[in-house]
Amino acid sequence: MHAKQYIQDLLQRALWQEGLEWPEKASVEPPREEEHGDMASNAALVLASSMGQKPRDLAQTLQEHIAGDPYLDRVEVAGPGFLNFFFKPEFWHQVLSDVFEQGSGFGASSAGEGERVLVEYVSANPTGPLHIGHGRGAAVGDSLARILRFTGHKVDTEYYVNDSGRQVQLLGRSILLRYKELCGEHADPLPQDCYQGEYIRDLARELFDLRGNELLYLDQERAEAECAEFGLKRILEQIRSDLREFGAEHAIWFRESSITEEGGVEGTLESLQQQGLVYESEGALWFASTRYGDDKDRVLRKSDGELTYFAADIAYHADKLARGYDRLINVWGADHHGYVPRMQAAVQALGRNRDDLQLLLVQMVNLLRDGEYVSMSTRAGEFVTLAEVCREVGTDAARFIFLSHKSDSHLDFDLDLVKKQNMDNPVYYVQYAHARICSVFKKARERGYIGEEELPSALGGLEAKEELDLLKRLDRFSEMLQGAARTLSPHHLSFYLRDLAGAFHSYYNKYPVLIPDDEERELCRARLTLLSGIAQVLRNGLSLLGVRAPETM
RNA sequence: GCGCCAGUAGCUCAGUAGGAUAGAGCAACGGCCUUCUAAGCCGUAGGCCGGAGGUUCAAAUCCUCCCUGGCGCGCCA
Repeated sequence: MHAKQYIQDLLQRALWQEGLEWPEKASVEPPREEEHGDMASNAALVLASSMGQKPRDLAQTLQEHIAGDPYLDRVEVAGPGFLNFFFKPEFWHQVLSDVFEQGSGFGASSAGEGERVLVEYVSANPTGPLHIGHGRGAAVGDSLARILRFTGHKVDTEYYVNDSGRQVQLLGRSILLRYKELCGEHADPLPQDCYQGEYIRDLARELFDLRGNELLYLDQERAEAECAEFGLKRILEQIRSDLREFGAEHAIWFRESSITEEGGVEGTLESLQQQGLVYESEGALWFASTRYGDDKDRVLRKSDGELTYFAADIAYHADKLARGYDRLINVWGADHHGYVPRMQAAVQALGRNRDDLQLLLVQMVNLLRDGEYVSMSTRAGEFVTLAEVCREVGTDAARFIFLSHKSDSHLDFDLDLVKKQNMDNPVYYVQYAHARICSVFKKARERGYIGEEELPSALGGLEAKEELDLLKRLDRFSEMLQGAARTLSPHHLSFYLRDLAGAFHSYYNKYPVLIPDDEERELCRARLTLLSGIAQVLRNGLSLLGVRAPETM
């Protein structure tokens, strides 16, 4: 059992003996200061004020109930009324048994209670290649999905493909114009609302190689449509392969057209209408989103008869909910934050709680090269693609950087920094820790300190402060993941791994593991056991970030 | 004008169920490789947690106001 749970149970029993309930606001946490023990609780502080008692007196009463626990070295009342718990080393040793029993499942939990969650992420318009900003969304969405799965949620991942509407039409028009250039027609500069990127020329060239100039003989609308279809297909293929390369694979690719073409939007509008949430004004159809806290009502159908993007989005989310998910998580670029209230209003209008849709907003990424910001705009065709960045710095490094920042703060992605192989670039630091351990094991087997296939199992002898500290870190792994899942914050995992790697590197430099002296064989095997446990947790953690754990570097 | 996010060491950032003396990396300075990977380790220095009030045993964390930066506020997608 993990330390925190153990103490919580202990305290709860002590409270019952006093006829008290565990207070909502009480906590059990590893304190910052070493002198405050392995775990500390403020339970007495929280309870005393409402009981008219002195916190320290109550703490002392609880302390007396707990005294004599076999795994505890001692319990102290401290400061204004904290209870500080000190474990015996044997308690920490059992963490390693758990690691070996559970292996790649160590750290997993059932905290999510099987909740069905759909994580939608990236969902970039298929009108151009993924750029670096999408990479951040991909890393966050993918890692979050993995963490949620690991913490007992039932997770699907989805990419919403905006394959209809005006932007696709513009894609077709852009390609067609470039295509006509290739056919020798006079080339005006592309209209401003067209996609200007070089990739449009590539698509036009490819189309020309396939079809010759036969598109010239189609009427404009038909030709644009064929260009759009072709471009969409190619770009989507590219997006899929970029994401696969990046280690983020969506289970479901949901096409907007599957809703718009099957009348899904109409159906959803009707159901809103039946609830009296829809009205006509100025020739347009409106959704009364202000009823659910939005700033103003939103148009569903414009006065020209066209449905808005928002209308399709409501239908899309209705579809998601109808598929049986308990909770929807959308990973969005923060520039869409203005869209959040109306979307949550929609979810409420669909008969669900506001929080059944959570929006994880990922702030923008500024790309830095040679100390200068690189400006980016999809439409103007100025951007650095995700694929280029991955080729330049490697997917492991890119993912780790993205996942080392909380998503609601801006991120300066410094290409020169990420290419460095030192602590500027923490991914190597963590990977290096894993490779080092693997290397020690290789040597240990060569020297016969341990059998070729044998997993170490010795647990005694690990009593140095640093050793116990490492064990405590392993003990916290599972709880940390639950926190990351609860707050939708994969970056907590990155920081945990960096700290764990740091503690290991430090230990490694101070204590020899492969001790030649035969009389120290047991200690050597105990330390190998510890290292093996650390390596397992590094592997488990890195795998949740979608980063490799190499055996050599 | 309104709204969202951010403001913590020189730089990049952690710190979200309010906890005890605010952390890490980089950069700076000084040390550690004939022994397990120096992509590493040890040490020194570095702070009015944007500002001002408030809530309480306790605030970087919660509330109010203000300052600065980014983003967003369409019958666009």
